[in-house]
Amino acid sequence: MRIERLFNILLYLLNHQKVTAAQLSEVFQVSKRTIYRDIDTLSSSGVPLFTVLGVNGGIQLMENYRLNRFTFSEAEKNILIQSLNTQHTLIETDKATELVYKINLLQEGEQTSAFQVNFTEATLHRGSIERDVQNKLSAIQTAMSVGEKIQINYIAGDGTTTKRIVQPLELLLKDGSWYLSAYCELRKSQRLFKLTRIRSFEHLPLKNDYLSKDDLMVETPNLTTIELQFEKNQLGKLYDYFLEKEMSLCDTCINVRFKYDSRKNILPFLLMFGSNVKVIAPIALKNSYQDEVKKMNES
DNA sequence: TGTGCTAATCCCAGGAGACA
DNA sequence: TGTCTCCTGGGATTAGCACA
Repeated sequence: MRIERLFNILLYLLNHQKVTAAQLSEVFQVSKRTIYRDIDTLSSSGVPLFTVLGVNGGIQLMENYRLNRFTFSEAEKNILIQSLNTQHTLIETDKATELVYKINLLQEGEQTSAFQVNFTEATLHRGSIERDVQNKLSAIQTAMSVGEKIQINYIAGDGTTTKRIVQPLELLLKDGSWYLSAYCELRKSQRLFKLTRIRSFEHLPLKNDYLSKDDLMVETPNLTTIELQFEKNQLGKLYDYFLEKEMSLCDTCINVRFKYDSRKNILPFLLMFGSNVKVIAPIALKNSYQDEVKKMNES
């Protein structure tokens, strides 16, 4: 009870320039004598309090203590609000909404900074699918916050369904889709799971076998040099994916040379360009790309 | 300089909870 | 059940400051 009052007196002092002992005794429903004892306790605990005698006197905190420890500058508040708004736009959470509300209350005077970064259709999903994804995001965040594992039914790209127990590590918004980076007990390694392909999941009871990030093996990418040739009219689109130094322009085409993790399937990316791309190297990729195109023609 | 206001301090006492 | 500790409150007094 007393500890709680001490803390509340400190908060009260932080929110008021100067208060009298009588005022504090009225607010906290204790005698002035008790308030003086509390002030003495706070002071001996290192809180820089000082009192002013006489008319207009009272108890107040050192200004530096107020500014350095317990307040944010307007610029810092704006950064916090922008960050929270960003998270709230991408992943709807009640907590983020509540925090934005509270920090807005802290802003002095009229708010001048409108939210300057907007996420309109951040993913490629249809609205109804996006709502389903938001529910999964929220459930996974809950699991991560309490250190729970989850059991998922996952449909791989080739259509095979597997039941897996995973330890969620991180949520990623990548190429217009949400992914869960998690340690998979079935594969005994870290894997990426696309949220739209997680068809069902359930929380598992807490155990003591939760691995820290440091305990997990980070897989090193197996980089291969890939050479592609694009039609010149694809230049604008190419800036979405490649660095200027990776592209070289000739009279009729654009050559692109870049490093890519060979364990990842690049064919869907290449097919996005239709007939406007040719695979130059490596030969294995060139052959698989041609096989894929042949299959599409046959179907 | 006197008055009023407020902080600060001292002394005493009572209530509640822990403990032997 | 008695003792101890902690917390609290009340009253009296002192001291500093502002103001008429």
